[in-house]
Amino acid sequence: MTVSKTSEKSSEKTADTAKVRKDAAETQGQGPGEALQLGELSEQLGYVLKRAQLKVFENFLRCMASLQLTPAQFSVLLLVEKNPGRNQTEIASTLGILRPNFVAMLDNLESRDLCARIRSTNDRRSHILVLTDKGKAVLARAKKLVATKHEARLNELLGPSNREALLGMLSKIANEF
Amino acid sequence: MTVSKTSEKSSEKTADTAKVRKDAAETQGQGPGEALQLGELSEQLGYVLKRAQLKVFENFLRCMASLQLTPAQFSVLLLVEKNPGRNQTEIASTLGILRPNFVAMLDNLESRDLCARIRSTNDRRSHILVLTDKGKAVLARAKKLVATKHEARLNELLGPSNREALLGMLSKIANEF
DNA sequence: CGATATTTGATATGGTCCATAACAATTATC
DNA sequence: GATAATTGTTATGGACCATATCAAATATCG
Repeated sequence: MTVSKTSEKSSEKTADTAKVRKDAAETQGQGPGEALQLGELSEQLGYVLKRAQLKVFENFLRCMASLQLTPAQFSVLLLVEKNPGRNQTEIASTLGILRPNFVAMLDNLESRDLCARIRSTNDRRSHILVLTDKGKAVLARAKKLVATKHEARLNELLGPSNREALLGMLSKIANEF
Repeated sequence: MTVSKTSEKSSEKTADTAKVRKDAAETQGQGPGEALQLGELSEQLGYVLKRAQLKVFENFLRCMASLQLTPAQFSVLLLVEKNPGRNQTEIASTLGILRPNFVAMLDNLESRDLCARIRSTNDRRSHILVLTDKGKAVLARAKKLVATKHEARLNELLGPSNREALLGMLSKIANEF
């Protein structure tokens, strides 16, 4: 228990808690029995943005259940495929992942034989990242799942032109905010 | 300074890692010295959405630095103000916050005298949530900061009509995805 | 050249957020 | 009145994020 107050007359409280409790006492049970009013919350960009992002990630995970790929893992595979011969620092930083946190992620992908670290001959400190054949195959299947099950849902919900407009505005926010 | 490839013959392939390592060895140093190619990543809704969300939250925190309010705390205050006389479970659940995790959050707000828990007389299990006078004052200032510094930035970046369209699409995703 | 600084991958660690199980007090149900 | 359900709470573990630190390798500079 934290603060359990047996209500009584407010002794000396100046203006704050005492008055509030009185108001609330008079107000108890006023609310409608059901749904709450979101009010200005539904106009707050951050709120709606976060909710939408959660829903999208949730849907992504469902679509990828058979491949067991998270959004972050998918993004790593995509980026490594598009940029072979890069090291961990480069891949991680362009994804906004800190190098220490990238290690376990790669351990996971490498243990599943989806990608491989290769000691660079030029700079023997760095590990070059490459997709394995299995990694390429899995990524190809992942792309199809995303396109047919995930992004398709978006087109169905917003229409292609709106989807494009949405992506454009989000990119603008992500880059210029 | 984009993509300069020193291409050469691709040799033979057997199975997996062995081949991969050989390919990579031949491929080392191919990448341009500079920026990576995002590729299909910039078309992935989840990716762009997450990045935009991070930027928006980051900006929100900067705008609210003087009031020390996080987006989640702001949303709680907004919802409690709009729906006085509700208990913790109701407020938490409409915000997508699990009851256990809501406790510490309220402890924080209550310790700062921004809101108060009041034992309900109808149901002595539940705590009615109310804003204190200080809470109302802080929330009022917070709203002004958000409107003038945060959301204004959006209008400046996208224009009012686009901002409205963006909110609409995000709401649709958040609710119907 | 050699001493020093920098970079790369890695480990350790702490913080925050999110999710589940369990509990006491209270209320609802039968 | 016995049992089930609800409310706030605690404890706990996992996922994600951030910082400090380290050894190995490289770069820099006297």
